[in-house]
Amino acid sequence: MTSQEQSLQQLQSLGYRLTPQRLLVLAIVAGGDGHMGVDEIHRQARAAYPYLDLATVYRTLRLFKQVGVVTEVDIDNRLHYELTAPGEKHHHMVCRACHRALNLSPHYLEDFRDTLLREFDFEPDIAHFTVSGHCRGCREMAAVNDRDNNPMAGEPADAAKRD
Amino acid sequence: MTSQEQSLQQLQSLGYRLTPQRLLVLAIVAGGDGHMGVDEIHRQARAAYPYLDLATVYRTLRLFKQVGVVTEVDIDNRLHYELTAPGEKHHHMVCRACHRALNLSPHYLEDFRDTLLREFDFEPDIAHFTVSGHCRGCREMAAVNDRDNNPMAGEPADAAKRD
DNA sequence: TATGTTGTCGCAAACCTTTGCAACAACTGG
DNA sequence: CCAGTTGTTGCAAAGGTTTGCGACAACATA
Repeated sequence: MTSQEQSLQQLQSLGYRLTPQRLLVLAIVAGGDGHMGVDEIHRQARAAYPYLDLATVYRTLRLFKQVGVVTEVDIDNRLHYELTAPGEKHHHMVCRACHRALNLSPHYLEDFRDTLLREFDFEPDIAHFTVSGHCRGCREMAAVNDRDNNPMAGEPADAAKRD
Repeated sequence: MTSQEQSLQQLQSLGYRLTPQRLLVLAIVAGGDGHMGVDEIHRQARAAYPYLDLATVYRTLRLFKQVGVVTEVDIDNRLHYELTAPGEKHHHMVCRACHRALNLSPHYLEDFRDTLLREFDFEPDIAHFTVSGHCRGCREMAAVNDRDNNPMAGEPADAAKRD
């Protein structure tokens, strides 16, 4: 049985129901290449089942995330989802300038997690973890074009921008 | 000169302007005890200057965050802000169950930051860093009452909930 | 102080996401 | 296979946050 079928069976064993909507959303996320925006998932879903509501897509993805079927990535303040690949899980580094998401092996977070747990009894929600920052390329390009860190509509023209 | 005055001067030196609205928002955040919700900041601000728009509060806080005057904390999907205390900076651990925010010394993140920088040329946005998870108390109470991880309106009644 | 430049404000509307609710449908037990 | 239970859906509306835009105001310069 495939990992998707396992996921569905797990859903059911938790008391959730298998509905056409959920099957559809799962199939689309599984078919997509990497993290997909909610709107794109919705668009593709509606092609197969026009009545499917956006709210249902959100609810479904949130459920899938909760049971571990998908991984949520916040890219530029929009939610994106990808199938959680069992055995090759990874977290994400999202560049605030170019909005690209890089994968990050869980290995890099284990120490951090252990420390928080040991020192504070705090269990970080590592499973859906995203670090935002600036990737190599955008750091080289320096502060130019970093639209996302500019809170104002118009911005000071001559001032050196930091960040 | 106080650290707030320094902040304001820095704003100005970056080409941003000192407006009554900004002074007001800064004073309120400085006067509050710890992280304040945007609505509360807005409410207090309007007491002094009734015309101040919510959008201006958002814009102002975003600007303050950008120049490092305030620290942003996402608590239960709402933005909160606190004055960035120079010399005693800290990050936050936010419990997804009780929504309390615990402070976290930057020390715990330095290694992580250095690793990402060295291995991936990725500069994480550590300055405004928040880890979500479950605090000691809520972990002891186990899965009961964890309203925030329940994506559905009605939920399976008898099933064991994970997370 | 008068004038120009351009950053900022208030307003309204848009945006993404969540939620209340009544109708509906998936599962259970008979 | 039927009926009951209750999880789920679609819809509409709300919620928090961002943005477009014209009017306005802060700063610089003379």
